[in-house]
Amino acid sequence: MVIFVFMLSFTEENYLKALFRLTQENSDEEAGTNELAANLGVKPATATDMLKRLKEKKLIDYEKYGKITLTNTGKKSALKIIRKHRLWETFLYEKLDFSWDEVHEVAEQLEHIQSEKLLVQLDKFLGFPQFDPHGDPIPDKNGKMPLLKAMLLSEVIVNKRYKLVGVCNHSTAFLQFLNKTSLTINNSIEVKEIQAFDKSMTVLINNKNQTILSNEVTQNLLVMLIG
Amino acid sequence: MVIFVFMLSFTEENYLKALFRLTQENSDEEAGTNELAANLGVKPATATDMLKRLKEKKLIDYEKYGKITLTNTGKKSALKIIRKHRLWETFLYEKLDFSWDEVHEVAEQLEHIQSEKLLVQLDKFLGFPQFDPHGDPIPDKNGKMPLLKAMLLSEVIVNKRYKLVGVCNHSTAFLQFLNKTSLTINNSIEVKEIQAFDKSMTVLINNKNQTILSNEVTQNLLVMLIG
DNA sequence: TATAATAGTTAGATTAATCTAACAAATAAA
DNA sequence: TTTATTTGTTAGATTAATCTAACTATTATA
Ligand SMILES: [Mn+2]
Ligand SMILES: [Mn+2]
Ligand SMILES: [Mn+2]
Ligand SMILES: [Mn+2]
Repeated sequence: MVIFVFMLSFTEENYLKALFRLTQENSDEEAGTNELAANLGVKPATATDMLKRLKEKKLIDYEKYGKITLTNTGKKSALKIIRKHRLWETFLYEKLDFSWDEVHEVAEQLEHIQSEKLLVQLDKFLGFPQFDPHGDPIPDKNGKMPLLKAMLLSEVIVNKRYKLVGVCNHSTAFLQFLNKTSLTINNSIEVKEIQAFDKSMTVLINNKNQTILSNEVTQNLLVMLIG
Repeated sequence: MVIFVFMLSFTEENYLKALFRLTQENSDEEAGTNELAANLGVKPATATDMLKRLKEKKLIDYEKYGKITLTNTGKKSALKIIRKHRLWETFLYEKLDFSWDEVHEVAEQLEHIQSEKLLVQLDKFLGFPQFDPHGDPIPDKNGKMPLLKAMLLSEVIVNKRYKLVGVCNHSTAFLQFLNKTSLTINNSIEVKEIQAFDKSMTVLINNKNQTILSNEVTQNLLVMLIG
């Protein structure tokens, strides 16, 4: 007879994941009920109910009308789900020829599969990847995130070569635009010119395609110097 | 805006799968409420409720107090779930070094992932397999099952070489026993002697290991002549 | 500080999936 | 053909996850 000491529902996992993201973003490590609800596409009343359950399970610290923080257990659980999500995205991208704008939706489902062995073996099968197809860090089995020392394309200087290592915006529209522009991960980018008035950049991609990128775009691209 | 014409819940899918198995076994293509409930580990009352919903969705034909049959739509849905289940089992076995007694539990979860592209690409990645790690046929995209012309080991004659192509019993205990005996798929089996009184067989496995198998065991092994 | 705006909670209802207990229909046995 | 057994349904309750509408607490602003 197997005893499920700590079995989270699909929904609980999604709340934890959202809370992890929000508490990271807010940097004060706190999140509010309304932003949580908005993030998950539910009404605040619904979120309040769930917060009570997550508190009961000691996954969050939270008092009525107060801010929400994750406990250590909560953080660990969230990181595990993120780990699974990003490993699955990597699998779909590397092994099943998905494009980087297609992987997220399916990974949202796959991240909830419960199997320790699956997680371990998938990681091994993929060669212990450190970053997913969007350049996001994959937490290791202990929840530790690898550090990517990259900068925004919008911050770099002219006439050096960089490679694209990540994106800040994960929307399908943005990713598909990048596909069309040959701006996919690991491709090289050389900044030829920067317009002073709108910060748009003339760039050479992979030594082949020259194009102009708006600041809106360059602010969402993470690059590293080549050399 | 995506319109979900026909979205089945996790639970509905499991009922369909169970109904498919039962209606196949019963060969009169019919199933009863109680056996369905027993099969799914729920109470008959629960099954009755679900039957009403499946009928509403035109997945089954069923009248109060009558027998249950799957409609064509119902059969197609069931076959698709079985296809996914067996492809995932094959993936776990072939790519992630799961043993054949470990794959089923995880495939029970993976079979519910919704993604046409995932299904197509997984099939391609695995090389369009026709049989899963237990020797069970994998329905193709149209729901057609490949035919395996095999016989039971209990029915074969002495001094010919066979290979193991499938098992009739999928229990963990049985599969783990076979592992220990080197009786895994595609291994060769030569019948050296058959005891008349209990039909037990002395067999040589892979030209290496000689052992005795009870009729209980040989009745659950599917083999094909090598030659 | 009084008031308006924002943020969060509670109460009450709904839906899917499950249960138990009681009942009804169909089938088998005497 | 009664009666007993098996099979299946109904009614009423429960739990998780959601909603709307109404309420309360906190924070900002005039
Ligand atoms: Mn993602
Ligand atoms: Mn990602
Ligand atoms: Mn299976
Ligand atoms: Mn199988």
